[in-house]
Amino acid sequence: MTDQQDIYPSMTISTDQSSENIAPIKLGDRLKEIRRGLGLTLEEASQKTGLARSTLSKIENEQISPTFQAMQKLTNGLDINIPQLFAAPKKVNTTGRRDITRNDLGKSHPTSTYEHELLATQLSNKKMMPFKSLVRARSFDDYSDWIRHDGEEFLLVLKGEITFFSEYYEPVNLVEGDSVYYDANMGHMLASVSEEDAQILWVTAS
Amino acid sequence: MTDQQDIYPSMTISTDQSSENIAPIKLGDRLKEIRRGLGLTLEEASQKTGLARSTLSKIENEQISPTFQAMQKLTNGLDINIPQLFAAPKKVNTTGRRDITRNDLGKSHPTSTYEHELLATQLSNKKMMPFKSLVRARSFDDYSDWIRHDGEEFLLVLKGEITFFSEYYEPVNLVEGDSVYYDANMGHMLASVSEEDAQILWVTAS
DNA sequence: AATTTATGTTTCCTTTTGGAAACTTATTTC
DNA sequence: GAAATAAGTTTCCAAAAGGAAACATAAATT
Repeated sequence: MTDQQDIYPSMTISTDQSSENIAPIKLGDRLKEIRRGLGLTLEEASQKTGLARSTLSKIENEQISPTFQAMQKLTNGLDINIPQLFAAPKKVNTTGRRDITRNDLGKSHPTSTYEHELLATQLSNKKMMPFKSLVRARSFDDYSDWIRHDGEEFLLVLKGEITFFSEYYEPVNLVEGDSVYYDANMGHMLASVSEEDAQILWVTAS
Repeated sequence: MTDQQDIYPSMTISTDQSSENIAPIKLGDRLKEIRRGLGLTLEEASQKTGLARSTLSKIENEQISPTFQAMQKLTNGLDINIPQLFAAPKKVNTTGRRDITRNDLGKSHPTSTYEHELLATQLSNKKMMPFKSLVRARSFDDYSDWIRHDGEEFLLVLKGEITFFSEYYEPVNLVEGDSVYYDANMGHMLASVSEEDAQILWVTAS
């Protein structure tokens, strides 16, 4: 680790009640809901989608698991988009979630070049993933190739100095307080150019 | 302002070329892409998902149309969400966007309690909104009421000490390096409790 | 280069889906 | 309330999906 030390006892208050991912997505119910919402009978839905009345019935009653093909007919015919179909029933989250991570007490993932510290580990299904990372001095990334992934990334230098490389642009030096926001599917890479380890904060969203 | 000063000429390179396309979802290609991206072989993916190697191969080569059940195994096993699977054909974004904001050169929005500095002002249609804010000493927010809005928020204390108030939880003191992640539709509020101004970084996403 | 090992594809067969029609249950209409 | 009609379910079978193992191809190893 680097410097600043304000270690408190680990503390993590969190309330996660999104009953999420493991949630077996009641596709049938959801579909019925949508069809009904559109005021359609099975027969009408059948005509719009090209799927047999019986098939629709079976899907709604969870008797069969529709193929991707069938689902495309569904979404096209009823003019709904897929995320909508799979979207959780829109719970209104009455009591909000919160997760505090004390300095240096996140979940650590060291590599030869970095020491990533994942913050806010207690909440799942987050829109953002915050990290605090130490970039080892004079390191030049594992340098296999550009890092490239979905989503967008925001990066702020907390301490030290780094060089930020990215496709299509010239490398740029960033010092304490500087920040970058970029599309993460654009190849990117970091290096600590100074003699000391750099510390950065970064947040990804996809 | 507070302290740290490393002012460079303002610099902002950016290229925005988001072209929302409505394309015919090549599920197979998309899946292969994802699997490869995770560095998995068919065998490994098979173990993770519980689907036979042969089945995966056929799906990737568009020889069969997976059932919803199969797709759930896929998304659970590979830890991807469904919209992601169906996400548009992954245009390879040849020129990605990037926006650098030098220390203290963001767009400033002062209020009686805060001094907000919006970072990454050059990109529109961002998933995240990053801010750096100065919280004035002993200020107690404009205190009209809870702040409450859509989305999620991540906050990290850069300097000083603040108290973070939120509905359903006890107030908590945060010092340099501490961070919170919370649902922003849960009422929340900040105060700088120490004698000096505090500086925080926060990022919102909705 | 030949052998071994790993990765991906195809075949063959069982299980499941999807559709037509028969059937049951609700809703109108007379 | 009975008859007629509409809406939804179940049956039956053809067609398609899913899995085990054989097969083919690519990557390592010797």
